[in-house]
Amino acid sequence: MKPKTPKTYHHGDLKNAASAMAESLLAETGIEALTLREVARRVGVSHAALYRHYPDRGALLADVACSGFERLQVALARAEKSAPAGDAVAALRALLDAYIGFAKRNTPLFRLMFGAEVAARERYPELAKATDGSFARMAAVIERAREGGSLRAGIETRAVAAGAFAMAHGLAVLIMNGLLRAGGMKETAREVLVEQAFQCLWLGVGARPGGSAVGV
Amino acid sequence: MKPKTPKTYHHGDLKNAASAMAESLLAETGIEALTLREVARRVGVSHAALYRHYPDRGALLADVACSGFERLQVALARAEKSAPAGDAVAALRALLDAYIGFAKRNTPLFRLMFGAEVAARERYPELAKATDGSFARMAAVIERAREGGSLRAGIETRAVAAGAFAMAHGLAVLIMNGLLRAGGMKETAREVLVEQAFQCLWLGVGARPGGSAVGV
DNA sequence: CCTCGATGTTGTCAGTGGTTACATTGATCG
DNA sequence: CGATCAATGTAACCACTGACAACATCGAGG
Repeated sequence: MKPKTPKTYHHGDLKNAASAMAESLLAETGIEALTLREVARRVGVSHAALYRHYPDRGALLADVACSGFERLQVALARAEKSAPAGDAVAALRALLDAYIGFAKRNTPLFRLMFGAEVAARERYPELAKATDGSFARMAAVIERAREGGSLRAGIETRAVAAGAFAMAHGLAVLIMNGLLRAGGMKETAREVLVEQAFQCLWLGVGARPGGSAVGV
Repeated sequence: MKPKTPKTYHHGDLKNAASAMAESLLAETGIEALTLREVARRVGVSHAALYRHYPDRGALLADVACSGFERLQVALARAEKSAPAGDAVAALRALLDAYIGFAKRNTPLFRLMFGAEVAARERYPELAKATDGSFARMAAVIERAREGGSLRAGIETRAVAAGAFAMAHGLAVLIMNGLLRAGGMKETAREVLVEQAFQCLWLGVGARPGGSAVGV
């Protein structure tokens, strides 16, 4: 069945075990404490064993970041499905919430995913693919909105996707770093602010049904 | 004049020298290599000397991040002034460009400013102040736009500021990490995309009558 | 059965953050 | 003028880390 600690000299599944352990370790102690030796220790293996599976610490971090992007991707996919079919604005809103929620729930992981440690994405093709996957998920929703006619004409799908992704990421970072507390903002007011910020974006990209003036 | 290496036992200006050296070191070698000992080495002082001025490495990083926010603030201020007076959309656009430009020109510093290393902002009041200052700069532009009547009614100034800041930050991060290359995007196309993303936002927040056209 | 590649272990080294005890300086004050 | 003393820099030290090399062990295929 599952290759679980066969009590042998060889661990048998070290890479996966190490990856998973690294992820939980990251969540509980932050990135600074995410060290090769500590991971090896917790997995119950010698401190140099991991070098058989990762060339260096950066590779381990990249691996963790990669699985992080995969998880983000499924979170976005789930959010999209949870929205009423055909309701583009609801779908986009759900994606935004899912994105921010993911950042809040997995803050250290999220920081790693977009941090300098794995900035050299060209060195980790898997990571680059996983990254693009999350972005593509966002773009797909925009594309469906366009097909559904909910998108204003004259703006490229990619641009809207980039704008939406940027808005989501920016809000997530601002919230994570507590910058939205500027001016003594209450906790509950934050969601209102996110909602309004989303409205800013959506009012810009959404179609203008009815004779409401202004079009271009 | 300037207290430059008075050839004495006491450095005389160690804190400032260390801070400046740390900043240039950060720019040229990245954050991982920004170590207390290396800074001390380059300043020509013993590795424990810096502990007389910084309780630990985190404090040094916070100091660097703090001056980074101050520089960002002046960059935003300069951009705002460079825009034609009264033209809210131009001002906002200039701020966006300045923000992204700053991130591109000072990538390691920018990462530090928003990274986990100085996430504990409550421990560094100076840093919190500098951070809020940059945000306030953005909010000020929005406020002036509102006073000038270029802002759509029914949306809080703070929400627009948060949205604009989030968009700027998000785009900067996406560009820094090369995520906008997804789908084989050309280098020159990037600016077009940023322009369009900005339009998405502005069409949402701008006043309707005579609203700025999209073009593109 | 036995070799050999893959995997894990022990041992080692340089480099780092941080602490503590000590040395040097220069200004203040009797 | 000289002793004192706080600020500042130094030296020695510890625990930890990443990385490497040499060796040990396993398991599969000749």
